[in-house]
Amino acid sequence: MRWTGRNPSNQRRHPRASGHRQYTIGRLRRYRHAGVGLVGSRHFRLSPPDGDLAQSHASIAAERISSGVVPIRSRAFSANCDYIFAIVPEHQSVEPRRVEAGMKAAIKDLSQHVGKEVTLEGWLYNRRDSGKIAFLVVRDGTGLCQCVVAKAPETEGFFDTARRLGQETAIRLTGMCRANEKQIGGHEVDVTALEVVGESQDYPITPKPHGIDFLFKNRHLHFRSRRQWHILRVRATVIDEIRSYFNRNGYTLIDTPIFAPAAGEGAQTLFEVDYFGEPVYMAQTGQLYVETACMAFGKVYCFGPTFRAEKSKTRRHLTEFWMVEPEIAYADLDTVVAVAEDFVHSIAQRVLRDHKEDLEFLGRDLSFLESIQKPFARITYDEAVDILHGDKARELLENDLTTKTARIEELNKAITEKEAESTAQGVKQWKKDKLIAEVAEHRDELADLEEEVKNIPHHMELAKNFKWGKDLGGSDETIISRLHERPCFVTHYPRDVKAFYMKKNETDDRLCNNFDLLAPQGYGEIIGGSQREDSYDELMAQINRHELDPADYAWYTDLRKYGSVPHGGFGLGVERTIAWLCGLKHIRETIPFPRMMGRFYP
RNA sequence: UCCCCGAUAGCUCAAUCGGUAGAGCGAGCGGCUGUUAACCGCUAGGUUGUAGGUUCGAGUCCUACUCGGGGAGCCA
Repeated sequence: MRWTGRNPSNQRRHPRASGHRQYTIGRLRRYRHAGVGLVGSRHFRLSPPDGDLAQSHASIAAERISSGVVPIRSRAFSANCDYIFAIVPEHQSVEPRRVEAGMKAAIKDLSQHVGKEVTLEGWLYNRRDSGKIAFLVVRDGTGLCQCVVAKAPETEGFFDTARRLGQETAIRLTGMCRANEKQIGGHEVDVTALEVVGESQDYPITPKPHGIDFLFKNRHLHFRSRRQWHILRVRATVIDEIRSYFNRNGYTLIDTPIFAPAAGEGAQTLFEVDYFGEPVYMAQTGQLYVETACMAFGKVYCFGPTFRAEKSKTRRHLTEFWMVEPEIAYADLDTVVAVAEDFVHSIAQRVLRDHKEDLEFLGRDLSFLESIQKPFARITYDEAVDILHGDKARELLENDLTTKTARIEELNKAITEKEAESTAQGVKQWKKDKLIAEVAEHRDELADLEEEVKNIPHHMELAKNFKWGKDLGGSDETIISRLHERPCFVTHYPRDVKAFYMKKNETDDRLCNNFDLLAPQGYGEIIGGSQREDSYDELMAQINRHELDPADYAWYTDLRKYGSVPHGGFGLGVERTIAWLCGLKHIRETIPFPRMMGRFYP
């Protein structure tokens, strides 16, 4: 049986008859016809097929290849430049040492295993190899660890496999754990046994830059990446703190329906669903329902996804997002504001306590988060209007214009210089890559800045011409929040721009007892809340004024007939809160599978 | 609903005035025993979003559409 190499020169490098070694056939889907395969790292073609044995081997190879059984373990021997190639059934092949000796360890716990043998189960995050040493960066869901496979007698069974593993291959490995400050996670494992649990080829998300469209089309894989992993860990903690805050403070969880018969506040932004021939709506809020429950349990909260059909394509919007809504009986506006303040403070403290490393990875300034202390700022709507009309708002925007324009010039200069440098002769490739990456970053920043600078005059106009009685717009909120170091409550908005259920102010009936909480640094509104109208007559008047059908709200107005009490609550947007705490530019990174206008895959 | 920007190799992007579509990464092959988005050499990879138009000639100009990004309004 005679096998010839694809390239004659390769033949000479093939092992001699004196020794034999194990090879793995890989990349088989590209070689689905008989007699062609990849042995070790070389292509081989049967030429010509001679003898029954060869035929049989070739057909076994073809069958294995076409049935996609990978990897096929095989042995090759050489004799006088003829290659005798034998397919060894997989169960008879020389297996690497079984991975079972070491103690199973999570990467985050490796500090407890220094000097001991451990077994890691995870996925290959990245690989670098030299001729006789391979570095496998392994990800196990708890952290990253570089594992070293050196070419040595004890690694002979899997060294070649190790240095060819595709990104995200599922692997189980055993080795000695060492402390190594230089490495990611502070540890390193010298591999003595390695097992491929699940193959991975052509993983789409490489360790190079990708566009957001591509990444979110691959969202199901995307959150294996470090940045997303860090963010979603913070999300899990934020959600845990939300639940435990209310649970430890005497609130009862009440789940509210997602199919709702009528609008909470207005029908224009709801998703309509065909419910056995009747139109129902995806819940925009659970508030009206938790109001009923707070009359039964005193302090309650609901927590779940909520849906808005707003046709907004901005970095602050999702069509499906999570909101927590506490509701408290025997509470006025001040009480509710105090709860919101304590609640947000406790979320921030918890994240700061448990996620320093995640926040540092995300580049979040910890001192900023440490400064989120009580009391938060409190202003009224009237004061907000004065701020918008005042010198401070104007100066803020003028300063923005100056500093941002300066930064744009700086970036343009840097881009020109770096482009020139990267195309100059004699520049090393890695240096070029670095420069090109920096230029791309500058361009992103530049595009953002140009958009912002373009909008500044418009925002100045909006602020200057802001009329009492309007709701605060996005840019107005940004101005107010940026003029405060801490989160800022804005209370007592004009009733006419707010929802029908908000409590009329006792001393000025143009106002209602409501509040928004604006996160600093321009992150905008993360909470909206209010004291609720508890007077039956007043509520009915509001329902009529908003041209709502009283029949739809009969169950809700009943509350004001049977033992009505002052009460109130608020809704906190989970994703906006996470974006703020993590310092993210876009809300879509804060949820595992974002739903946005025009995007619902995967 | 309105305004601005974009769509070129699997990915990120080039392509001068309208004149033969390129690079890096990824993939495949070879080399390299301490790499850190490793590196070095070679190979393959294209209906330039779709449809039409102008032109001797269109990635480039024009029209419409589709999809994506950002913003306004609206909102958490």
